[in-house]
Amino acid sequence: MPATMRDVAELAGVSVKTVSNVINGYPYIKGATRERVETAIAQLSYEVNVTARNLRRGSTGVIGLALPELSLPYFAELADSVMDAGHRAGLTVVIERTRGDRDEELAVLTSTWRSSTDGLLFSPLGMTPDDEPLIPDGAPIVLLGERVFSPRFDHVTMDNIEGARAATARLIALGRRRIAAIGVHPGEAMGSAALRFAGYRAALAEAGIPDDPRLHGATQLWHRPSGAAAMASVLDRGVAPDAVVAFNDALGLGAMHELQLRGYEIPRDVLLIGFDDIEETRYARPTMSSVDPGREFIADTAVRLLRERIAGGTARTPRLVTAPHRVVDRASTTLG
Amino acid sequence: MPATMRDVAELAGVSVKTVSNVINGYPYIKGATRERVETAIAQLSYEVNVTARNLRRGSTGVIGLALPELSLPYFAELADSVMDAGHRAGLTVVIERTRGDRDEELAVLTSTWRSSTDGLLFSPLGMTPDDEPLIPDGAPIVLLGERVFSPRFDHVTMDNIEGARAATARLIALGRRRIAAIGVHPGEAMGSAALRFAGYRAALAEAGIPDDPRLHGATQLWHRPSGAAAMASVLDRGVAPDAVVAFNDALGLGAMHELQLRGYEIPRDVLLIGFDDIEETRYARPTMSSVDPGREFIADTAVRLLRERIAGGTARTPRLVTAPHRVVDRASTTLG
DNA sequence: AGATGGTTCTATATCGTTGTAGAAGCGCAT
DNA sequence: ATGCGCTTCTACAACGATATAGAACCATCT
Repeated sequence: MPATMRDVAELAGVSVKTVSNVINGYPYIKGATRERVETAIAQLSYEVNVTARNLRRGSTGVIGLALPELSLPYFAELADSVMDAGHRAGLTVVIERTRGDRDEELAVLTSTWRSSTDGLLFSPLGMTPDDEPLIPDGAPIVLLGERVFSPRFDHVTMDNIEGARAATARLIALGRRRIAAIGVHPGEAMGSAALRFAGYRAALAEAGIPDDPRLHGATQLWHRPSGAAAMASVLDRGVAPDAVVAFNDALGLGAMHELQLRGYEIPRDVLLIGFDDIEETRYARPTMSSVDPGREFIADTAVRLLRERIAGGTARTPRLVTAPHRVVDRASTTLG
Repeated sequence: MPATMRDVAELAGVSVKTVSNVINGYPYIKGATRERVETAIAQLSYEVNVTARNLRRGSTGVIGLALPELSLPYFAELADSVMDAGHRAGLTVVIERTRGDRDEELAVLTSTWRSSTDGLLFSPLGMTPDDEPLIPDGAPIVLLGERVFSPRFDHVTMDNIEGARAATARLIALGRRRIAAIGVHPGEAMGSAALRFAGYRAALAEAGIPDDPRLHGATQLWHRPSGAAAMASVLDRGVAPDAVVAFNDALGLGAMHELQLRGYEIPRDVLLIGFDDIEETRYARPTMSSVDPGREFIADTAVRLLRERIAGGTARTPRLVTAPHRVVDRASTTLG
């Protein structure tokens, strides 16, 4: 049986509340009393019962982080960052997986477990704007990723259009004009794919380069093998791209692998830049350039917004924060 | 304000305990009463306060899973499996990262957060057998991975020696004799590296093949780039291996990449098999053979042992469970 | 009629903590 | 000596659920 505050209080010869006060840093306590309590705590190796504290305080100190999958490196790394940010704020982060599936996403939103959580960071993938009314009003929620939903919620995102535009512009500045886009989702209007594609086209337009559909590599998923397949189909069309923008790093790594298999040398023959700036880009051969979406910033901001939302209730008007991105140049876009 | 049991009880005209009984499936309740309670619950959209329940019950329904990093695919996938297994058992799994660092591992073991958790699944990496006395006796713990520590704890592991032996034997059976080992940790005695290396040597010995140190690719980490580097250094020694055993899949993928860059064709010129059977092996080109360590089995068993340990206290003698492994043949070890 | 035993329900204490309200002690100005 | 304000501490009631013990009801058996 672990010791309780009552045990500590008895041993120290004070009231239970005084023990509580010592633990919570209440200022009006005599040094001698504090010491007696502290040695009693040490002697019994007492630890506060977090459950009881939570019940009394009416909060749990736990927030949820709902993600598609941990096996996608970007999400695994985002999870790491959010756990760090939460830790710094004294919060425990519980990861919940949705597999990017609409029904599992809705389940996370409405599960009983929500009530043992103070709030939720939610990165939707399968839900569409039509599903937005299904998100309950009660629990504090901060959305991550694309701004798919109505401005009913706090939201942290990056400027996908501008990021893709900058990445593409970088390739153009290095003299390339036949730039392939890997990861296009034909027909999509709101997701990352559509936004990044829009940025790609904007950069081409600015430079007066015609947009050649043969250079568009469509994929369903954004995994490595899809990147290789999309790259292969672009190459098979015979357009001989001299640069590639991949809409995430996994696609980029797949594309790079395919190019190398076919004897292209990167960066000499083909420049390549990805998106997300995952750890692996730094270990690829050659190291791969990428657009850093400000993962730490996103994690910190999301946790901060959620804490404010938890504290402030639903009164406060929802905010949209756009993380600063940065084009990271590595060997795959370095000439000479 | 969310509704409480008292609200439900008042609306249904019964006692609080009857509401509790309905919720917990207590059998002696008249159909009519149960219905009244259930409609009251629906009407108020009542949900039990898990914190209060936990306080009363003295448990939290939460277990921890301490892992080095989520960005290593094997651990991300293991986390997914453990979360599934926990979910099936009605437990919430909270992931805690240690970065494989001894001090962070010790911190996880002694943190205050332990007390708001029913138990811990712990995959140590940085701690050595010398640190074993530092693991506290109180909390229920099940260790995952190598059997580094004294048999004071429940333990779930795989037969690393036998797995590596079988993988190597498979390559030998296909007629190969110059088999490289990638991921060797010189001087290590207890970890996966040492055990898998022992299995590799056992297979060679059985087949009467001399163990050529030039075929040993040493690495510090078990990431993709280390695999490529170790493969490169083996190749640079001029021994021309005709097969490769990589001690995990990331190493294997790195090795494969290096071999392909140098113009070797897999499996024609070099056979290759990895360890862990991560998702990515199925998407590699060629698809990569691997030793499946029974991830699902490990996850299920670990959760089961932990639940039994939580229920049974410290009385029960610790158990060691070895997961059944399986050699998975894919294109990288398929000839013809 | 009374005892027996199973069903159905309730009042109350309890889990371990924190918030509220206020008591007691002290120094200092009146 | 009285009042005031500051410090230090305490008693007690919550938070919202579950466990215990037992009351009340009903049918059946002696």
